[in-house]
Amino acid sequence: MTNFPFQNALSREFFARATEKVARDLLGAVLVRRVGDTVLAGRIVETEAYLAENDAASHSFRGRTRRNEAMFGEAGTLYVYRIYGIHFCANIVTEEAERGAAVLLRALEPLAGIEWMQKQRGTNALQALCSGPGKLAQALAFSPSENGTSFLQQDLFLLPAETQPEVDVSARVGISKAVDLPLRFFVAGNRFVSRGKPSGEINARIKK
DNA sequence: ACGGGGATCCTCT
DNA sequence: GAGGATCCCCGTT
Repeated sequence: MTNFPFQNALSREFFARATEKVARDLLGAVLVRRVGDTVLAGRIVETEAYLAENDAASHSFRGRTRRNEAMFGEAGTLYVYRIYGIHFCANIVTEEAERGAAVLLRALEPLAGIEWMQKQRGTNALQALCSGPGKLAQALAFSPSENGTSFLQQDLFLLPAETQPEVDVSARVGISKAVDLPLRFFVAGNRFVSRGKPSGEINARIKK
């Protein structure tokens, strides 16, 4: 089992940048979470940016409410919300506090704590563990009780990408507004990326 | 492979 | 009272 040293963790400055950049740079980073004695880890392969301005699909678009409160916190804050009455989704807050911007974590390649994730998910199929935001939240047991906590602590942090993967861009999935913004980022050709269908037509590959 | 529908509930209008 | 930043199952190609 690999070691996941907290002293190498991404710091607040990493998250306190333009949301699109954070979303893109998070690809390849390793999410580490400790639940009791169990270490869970996965490599981020898919993200979406939700902006502070001019983004009608963002929860912050109509201002601060009780639900989206955490989205206006410090960079590196965990924002969890319930979706479709059934699932939860986990985000990392970006930019300066009070801005209302975040990156939705959409898919991971499982690296550690796989048996624990399998139990959480009720399936053994590696590809089905974290290949979508609801699945990811269930596999890692993200729930509203963690809403507002931080990705800058020993029980929950990120390790930088060892190499920058080739990145594809598309419209975001499952939205009905701002469908033409190219704000979904994923590792080209990676099999742990979700099967979600982008809500708009835009598609591109980022040049190195 | 792809597509439609059901599950289920909290927040905001 | 409507409508989601979704998932899974079952149907049809």
